[in-house]
Amino acid sequence: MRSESSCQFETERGKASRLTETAAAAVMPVHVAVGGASAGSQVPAHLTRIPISLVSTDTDCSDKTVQGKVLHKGPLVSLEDDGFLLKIIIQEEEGSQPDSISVVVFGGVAQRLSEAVRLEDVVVASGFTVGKSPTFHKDKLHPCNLYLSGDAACVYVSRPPPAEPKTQTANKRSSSHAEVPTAAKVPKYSYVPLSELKPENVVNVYGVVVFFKQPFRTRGTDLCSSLKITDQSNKKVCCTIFCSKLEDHPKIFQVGDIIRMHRVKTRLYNDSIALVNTFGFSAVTFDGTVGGDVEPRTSSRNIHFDEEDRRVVEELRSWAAAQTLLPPVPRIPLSAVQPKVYFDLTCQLLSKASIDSTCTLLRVWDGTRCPHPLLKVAVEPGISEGTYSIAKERQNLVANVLVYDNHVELARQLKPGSYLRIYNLRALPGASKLPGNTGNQSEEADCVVFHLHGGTAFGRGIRILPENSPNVQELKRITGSFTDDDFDVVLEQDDSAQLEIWCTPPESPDPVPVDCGTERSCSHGEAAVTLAELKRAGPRRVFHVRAQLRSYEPRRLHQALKLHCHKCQAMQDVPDDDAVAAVFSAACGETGPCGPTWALSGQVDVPAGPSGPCGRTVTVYMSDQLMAEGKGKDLVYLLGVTLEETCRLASAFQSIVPVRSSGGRLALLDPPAPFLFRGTRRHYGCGRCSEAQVKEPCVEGVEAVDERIIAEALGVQLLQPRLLVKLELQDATDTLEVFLWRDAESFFHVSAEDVAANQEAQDRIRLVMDSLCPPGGSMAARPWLDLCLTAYAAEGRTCYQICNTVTRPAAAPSDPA
DNA sequence: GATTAGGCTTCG
Repeated sequence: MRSESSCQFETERGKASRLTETAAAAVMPVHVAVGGASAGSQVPAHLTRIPISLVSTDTDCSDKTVQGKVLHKGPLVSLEDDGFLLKIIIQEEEGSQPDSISVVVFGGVAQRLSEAVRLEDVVVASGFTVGKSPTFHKDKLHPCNLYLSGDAACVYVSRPPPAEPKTQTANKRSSSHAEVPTAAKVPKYSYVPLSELKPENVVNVYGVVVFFKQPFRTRGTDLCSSLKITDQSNKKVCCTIFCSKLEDHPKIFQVGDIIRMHRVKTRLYNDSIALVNTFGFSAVTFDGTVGGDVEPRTSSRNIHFDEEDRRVVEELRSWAAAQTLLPPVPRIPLSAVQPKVYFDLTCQLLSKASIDSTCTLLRVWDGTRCPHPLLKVAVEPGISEGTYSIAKERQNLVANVLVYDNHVELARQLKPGSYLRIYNLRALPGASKLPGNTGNQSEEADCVVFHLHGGTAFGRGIRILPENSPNVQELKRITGSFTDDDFDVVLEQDDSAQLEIWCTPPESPDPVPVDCGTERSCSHGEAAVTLAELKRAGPRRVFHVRAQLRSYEPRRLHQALKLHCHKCQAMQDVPDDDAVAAVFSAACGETGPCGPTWALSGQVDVPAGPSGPCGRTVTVYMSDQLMAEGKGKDLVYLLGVTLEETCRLASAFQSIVPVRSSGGRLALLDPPAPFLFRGTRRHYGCGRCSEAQVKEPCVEGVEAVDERIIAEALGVQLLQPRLLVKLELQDATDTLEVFLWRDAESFFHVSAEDVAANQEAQDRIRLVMDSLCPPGGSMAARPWLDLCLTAYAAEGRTCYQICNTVTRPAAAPSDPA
């Protein structure tokens, strides 16, 4: 059965690996035939097939097979014992309910099947066992699962030949499937009238679209299509489709389109039946025009569509045409636009430009002339994609569409030249609200500009129309009547020579003087580049940019303070008080007898605090040498103190090293406790690089006993406080993530040590950030920043940090010094 | 086998 000729892999990769595949097939019980050979033809003759509907835990599985088309393929899961698991769902094409079942495959078969099988393949499984489906109560798929593991497990895979492009008529379908015995019988899909839907069923339905939203991004992982359909039963049903891929969503262009959906689940929501897609979901749509071609719109390569379907579509078309259920289609040309109306515009995209992160400008036309002057939105040539020149008297053919918020993501992907339908576009009169348009108000007062507001209400959105759609054909006919003299479209290139209608964008740095929040202090001769240019530039060390601050992290600015080890370059957060207090508490119990020979011990009273115990006495050690010099209080070692007590005693001594007793000797507290307290400042050691031991510091000839001398004496690698802020920059062309690190202190005019010790210094950082990025303020309110960026490689990618840049007095609070 | 949204205009 496993002949060379049955393994006809058609892809290049397949050809290259044919030998390996064939060799693998000899040991792995997964058999693949591509290009029309049926799975059944490979199966040994002694095996008999049973329908999926008859599979139960009582089934005698020996010498039995189950066959079905792959509706779903899960990920290959690695199991703890080095094995693999793969779950697929197969559907029997001509079966009665329940006709689908989950097949769970283990081991090497799972691994190989995962490589070999694709959606829509037909598989035959043998050597399985039957178990209860743990998810049947939820998915209603089948009460049982099939399990394949061990030597007996075997899967035969066959792949239908690639679908013919474009129309797949019933005739073509049956001929291409003729070799596959199981598919030669016409698959029967039954469609439930919308009035007969009952909750919690998986069904197939037909309907006329009466409302729809183009797929929009959800908060979850998918895009969501929302639609409402109706049929001759006059029942209206809401449908929600979740798919991660845009192409899997129904291709709905307008109200009145006909939709067919397979495998949608009925649910009760707000006392009405609603539909949601479920495993194996597919949708096909048709234009709703009576008498028009019945051309299925789908990205699925393999659909069932026959004369019966054609009849259903035509019946729905005629029925809908006789109803008044469809709202008047608000699709009007530019020539019919009135200010303030919402409408759908079918147009061609000529060029586009990103205005800021929440707004993209689309320049479009539909070949008709708007009766109102069309507002010219200012854009500099460098940021526009696709440009054109146009005779002055024809300028009223080009409409400026400002696309906001959630629609920007899709607008970014649009290519000039493509045909679009923009849904729920609004014509807005006047231009006074547009940023940067400082022109003659009276001249602009009569102007019209188009807004696609944020959100998806009323189906607001954009759809790319296929070239063969009737609306696009019509559009091409109109726009094609213009000669090059009238309208010279130059796509996908930038031509700054054709500048007469372009001017400066509101957020473009160059000609508009705006207050700048920072200045560079470097002597590089670099010219400023846009963020897009920076990203395109090859490896370079230094860039100068002009940008605004879009956002930053951490928002809680005290978290910008880090502890950095010079030796191992490790960086850590400043430990929080709870963690530190816990180490102190644990050390309080370790106060056994110990007496370093170089120190005198004594007792000290802890001053009363707001909450702590009053009048407690703790042991203190002082260096002989320091005492001899009259500097005994400059450095003390405190045994068995809490964090709170240490803080209270910090005003009595210059330096405090908290200690514990360990095996008759003094020892430092473990990280994350600071090893040293000096006034309000705490000093920490690197856990990795320190070899701490409690010793007497050598202070001969030393003027002041500071943290460095103490750290050195104790074998502690001192952690330095540093500031680290991540900023997201933005200009008209792009955004860029940069760090403030090396030069953060000069940028903020503050030292990290001060930030660690006092509130005033922390407030200064807050003030600077608030001036660069005012809370609640719009981008327009934010100052432009002149920045010097240096590029460096980290973790295999290029990172950027702000260097040689300081905030200007306008942005920074005045320096009291 | 989770979650998403659950129509219902607008900051610009």
